[in-house]
Amino acid sequence: MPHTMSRPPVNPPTLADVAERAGVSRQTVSNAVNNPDLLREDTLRRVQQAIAELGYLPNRAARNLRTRASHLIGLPIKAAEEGTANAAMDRFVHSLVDSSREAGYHVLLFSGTRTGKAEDELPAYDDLLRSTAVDAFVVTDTYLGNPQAAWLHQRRAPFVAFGRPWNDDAARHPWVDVDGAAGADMATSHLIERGHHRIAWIGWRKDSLLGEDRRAGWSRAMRSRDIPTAGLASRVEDTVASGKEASAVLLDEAQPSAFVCASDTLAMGVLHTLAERGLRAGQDVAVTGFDDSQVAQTVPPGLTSVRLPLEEVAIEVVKALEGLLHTPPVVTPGVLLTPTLVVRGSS
Amino acid sequence: MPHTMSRPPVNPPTLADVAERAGVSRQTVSNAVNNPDLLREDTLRRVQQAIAELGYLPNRAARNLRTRASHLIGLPIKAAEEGTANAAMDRFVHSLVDSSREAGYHVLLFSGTRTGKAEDELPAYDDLLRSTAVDAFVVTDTYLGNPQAAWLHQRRAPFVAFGRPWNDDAARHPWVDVDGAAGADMATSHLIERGHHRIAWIGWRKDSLLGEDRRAGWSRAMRSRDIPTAGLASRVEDTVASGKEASAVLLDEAQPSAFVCASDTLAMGVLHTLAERGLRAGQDVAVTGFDDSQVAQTVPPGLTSVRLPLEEVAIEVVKALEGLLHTPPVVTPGVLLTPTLVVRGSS
DNA sequence: ATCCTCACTTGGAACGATCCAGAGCGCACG
DNA sequence: CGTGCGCTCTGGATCGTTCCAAGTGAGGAT
Repeated sequence: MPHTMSRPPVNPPTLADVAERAGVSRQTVSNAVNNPDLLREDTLRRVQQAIAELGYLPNRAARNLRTRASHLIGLPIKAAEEGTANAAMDRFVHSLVDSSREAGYHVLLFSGTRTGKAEDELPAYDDLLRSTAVDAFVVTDTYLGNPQAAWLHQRRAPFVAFGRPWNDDAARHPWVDVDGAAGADMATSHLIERGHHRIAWIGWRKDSLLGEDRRAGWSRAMRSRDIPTAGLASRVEDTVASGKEASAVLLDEAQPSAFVCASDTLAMGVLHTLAERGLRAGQDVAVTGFDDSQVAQTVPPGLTSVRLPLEEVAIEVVKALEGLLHTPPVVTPGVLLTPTLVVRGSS
Repeated sequence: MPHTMSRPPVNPPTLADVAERAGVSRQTVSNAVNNPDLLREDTLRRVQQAIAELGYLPNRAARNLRTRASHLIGLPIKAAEEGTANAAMDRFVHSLVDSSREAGYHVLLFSGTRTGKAEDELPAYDDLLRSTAVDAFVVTDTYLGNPQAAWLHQRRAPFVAFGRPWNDDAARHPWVDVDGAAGADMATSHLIERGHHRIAWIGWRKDSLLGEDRRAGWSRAMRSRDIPTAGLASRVEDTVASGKEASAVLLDEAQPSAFVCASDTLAMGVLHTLAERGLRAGQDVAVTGFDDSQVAQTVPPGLTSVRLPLEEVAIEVVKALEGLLHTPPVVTPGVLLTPTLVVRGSS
């Protein structure tokens, strides 16, 4: 009497299965997969057919064990802060996954503890390294004082940074970054071309080197046209509330007709101030942001913003990783990419 | 003559190293790590000390090979659509990484081809399964017609869905979802309490079951108070432009004093219309969104939005995964969570 | 004293791939 | 005709862990 029975899960075919079917040795199948040039043409075809017929795919764990590699790239993720407009990570992660796949790697996400403090992440890096769970890391915050870069270097762990080793001349690791000064310059020049003269800057506190870089772009654009900048700059925390306050103060004290902001978050703060005062963004006062977040894309009337070429960043990061993981390792120099300006209704 | 030489990379300690140091066999060390109860107390201490001294951590690849598991959970990521406000994925991913870590798993990201079509992802799933690169999947789009769920089921691949198997009664996989109707009901009831009567709905096209679920919450809240809904509903694409158009038409033809939207993206469209007509969100017309995206959090004057409990979703998803990967597998029933309403200036 | 049980520990085999050294063979060369 | 070389292909060892079956010794039951 037949009855429904659950099929036992069949183990996937192994190298040995393929070898038997093709009438060759295990090693030959292995070569067919990894070094096809070593095989005679007809043997290769025979093996490939056996592989196709059985639907063979090498077992990752076995390969990893033998080759002492995991073909995984570790990417730490920080909690996206609530109330900010920083959606850049999302786009970058996706690009990185795509680029990695083309290079034969997958991306493994991890986080330290829930605290979010940088030091707390080190044990997580350490565990992944020691258990050979990942081959390399991609790190994203490389300001000085961030222990990760130095720690990884000392550990001789392969890693590529998205972000310059700002003030660490001793850093010898590959990095990829976006020219923030160029971005701010583009935004500022764009506003000047639109006839603005009194253009204010709202950026981050002075200890943010990334912020100072962007700020340099604003002052460069102004100075190259002999436009005074005195009293037009403000440096605050990266929150909407700070942007709101700073812009209110600037409007009262310096009467700017336009704002260039170091982030979309700050730019949103400016929009808050404008809304409160009944000023129309883009018509009464121009505003530009940074990062081209979803916020910039959707807020009325559209926020002009500097867009980071995250797809290219990911490609360069993976290139650098491939160099590091190559034998012998090839340490690529830093790469600096140029952002673009997306003009919308706010300017 | 001494000269700087690069230290050869030292191999991490293995079980055998620990065993030798502790004066026990490999198996005993393995037990100390995986089944401490089996050891006598003093032996356990001795082994643990040796482990600590050497900084031993089990080699992932070897363990994976032997146990036929990878301790990785595969998460497909779709490209975040440009121009929408959907940042939910980001929060969910982070929560999932945290929950997974606590359960001893890591999250592996992958994507199909760059096309973004659902069918194109199947080979990616297949490869990961066949190469035993992941133990299970978390999938996020389970509407009917999406081939993933059925395919995974047929493949006997363990997976948990974030999202109900809407119209597939045959589905027998674990899922976790958020009660969209309850969310829309909360938003609508909130508006009614604020004195609104003519409350419009802007949702997705009728073939979106997720959208119809949320819509049901709106109409339920209205009907339970005998408020007429005729002419107050609109169903469009999930884009800012569609939300803008739909709200303009509704304002002209039905004079609503408030809008309940199926997404923050649509709500942003409403804000566009209000801005164009010189109406103030929250004062002249109320608006609520869905998802509590960064856009909702930052746009002036703040968009009231239904917030999905993604942290809890992640926890439940991991619980269900643990059940599936348990031996014997425990198939948990579906879990439906309730969202919360975050009230901001727009209502 | 012998046997049995129980708690604990052990060595060998296995997971499935790649590394390595060498075998077989055909061919050109001296 | 012997030798050596290059091209293919092979079998055994190995990566580091866990599974499995069996070994050891103390203590109680017979």
